[in-house]
Amino acid sequence: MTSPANAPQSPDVDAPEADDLPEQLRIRREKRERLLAKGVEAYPVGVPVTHTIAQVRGAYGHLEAGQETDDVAGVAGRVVFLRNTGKLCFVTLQDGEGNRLQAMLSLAEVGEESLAEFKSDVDLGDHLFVHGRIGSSRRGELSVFADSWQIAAKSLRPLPVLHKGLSEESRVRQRYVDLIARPEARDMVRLRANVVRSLRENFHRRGYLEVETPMLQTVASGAAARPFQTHMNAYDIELFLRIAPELFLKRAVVGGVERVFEINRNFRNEGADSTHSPEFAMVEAYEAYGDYDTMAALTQDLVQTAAQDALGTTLVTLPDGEEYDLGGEWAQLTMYGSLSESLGEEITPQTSVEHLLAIGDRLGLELERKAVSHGKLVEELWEHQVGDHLYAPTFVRDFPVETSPLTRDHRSIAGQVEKWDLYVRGFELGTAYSELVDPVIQRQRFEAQALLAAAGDDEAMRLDEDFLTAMEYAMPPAGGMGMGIDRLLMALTGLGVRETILFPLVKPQA
RNA sequence: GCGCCAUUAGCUCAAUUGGCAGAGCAGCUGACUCUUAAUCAGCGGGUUCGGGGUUCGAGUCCCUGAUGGCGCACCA
Repeated sequence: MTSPANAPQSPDVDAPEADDLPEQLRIRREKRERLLAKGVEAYPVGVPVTHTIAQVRGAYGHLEAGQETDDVAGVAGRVVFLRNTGKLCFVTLQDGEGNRLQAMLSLAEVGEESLAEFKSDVDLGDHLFVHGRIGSSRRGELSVFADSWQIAAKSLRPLPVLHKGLSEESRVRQRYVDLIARPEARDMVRLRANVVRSLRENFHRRGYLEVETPMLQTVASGAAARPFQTHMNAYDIELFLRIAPELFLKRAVVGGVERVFEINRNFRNEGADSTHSPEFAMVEAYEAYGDYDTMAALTQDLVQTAAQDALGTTLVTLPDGEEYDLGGEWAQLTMYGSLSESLGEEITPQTSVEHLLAIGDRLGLELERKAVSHGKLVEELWEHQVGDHLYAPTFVRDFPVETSPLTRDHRSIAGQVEKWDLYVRGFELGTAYSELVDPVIQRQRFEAQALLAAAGDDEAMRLDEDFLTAMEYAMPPAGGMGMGIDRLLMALTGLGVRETILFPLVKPQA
């Protein structure tokens, strides 16, 4: 037997046949063998569950201490606590949402042999089925008074300590264990699902259609980023994982899908840190006859409704106890205006590269010297002076033209484009444009990017000839927006990206 | 990519100046019919991240590699 080449790296040394296994793993494997030898299934095809743990809690939670019923239930869950007082055993079962229910196994009800087997065969972490009457213990704990029990699935590995956190690394490498052990991990899965559902439903209410555009592309364009590269055997061609869905969604708008959105992943072959993941989920949306103001109103509503739907409030409480509000009308400022104000001198699209470099030097910034442009310098200065400090949700409007090749020129200010970035808690949550739809100017913008690429900028946007052909059939005026799903979760919880992603990419250990 | 810090039992973590590698939980054996992180008695469990070096002696010091965290750089 060979294992698949892409099998995840095991967390420790553990070829199942090895006899130098850690004690606890060896013992659990022996218990499984013992069960099978007795003719007991360690992994039965099913167990006769009649109630979920939540159903029992809901229907019998009112019972007073010592009160018993004649109602009978079969429940199953993962064993998270075991207490043995001799002729009476207590076991706490946990379901996937973290709901818990106690079962009591007494000598009087299950008999000597069954109780002894329970003590020797059942471990923390096993899935266990118990059947019996429902009642409350003398101490008032809702319980199943078992008349029979059965292992539903034997765990071969011990659970981590449930009262302390897992190390940050274990959480990410073994999320399945994290989900068993940490309520916060379970909450994040549900929070994320609720946020995504809220976004979808909001778009559907507005008459948007959801589409899926290619992940594998012959040209990865639509953003300034380095792509992952791969190879397709059948056609013997190089392919790229997409860095943005933008150019395909615009093709859809050209074809008449006039309100369109996509929630899907992008892949960028760049650094990873607490705000960047190489694969990240994003929503992009385009609305014909809208502009960047339309998209600002849309985005504010998407975020505020998602917060209401998923958290029940727009008031976000961070892990450190700090609170901030996503509600109300969000602040707006302009990039040039706010930068000018912070520097105490007027910066305009006409400000020279040399002067911007001088300002950077004066501020002690290490600015990139090769392939510099007015636009890049303005954005860099702005991020340092303003962006990093924006905490409350803020739209930053009107960007330099060089760094925004897919955005139309500002309707009244020369050298600027109609684009905003949404900043929350110091990072960029989303962006939107009044879309550039003039195919001739679009081609010129791509050609300017090609010159940057030739000058050594390996993130310059690639020219997509088929996209330009589509644009030549005329795309209606439109607004477009994009927002990071992971980043939205970060804004709602104050956690890092890797905590918002169920199974983030982790480097193999060996 | 650069710098700093970390990596020790299944899990979470200690270990003084370089001097016999420890605790809690978990595990094993036993006791206990109302516990709830049960309790009590006893017992096991280690490639101290890998490789090299210094030293009579290395978890500890030096070099090197791996992984993680943080900062910087890069990155919408």
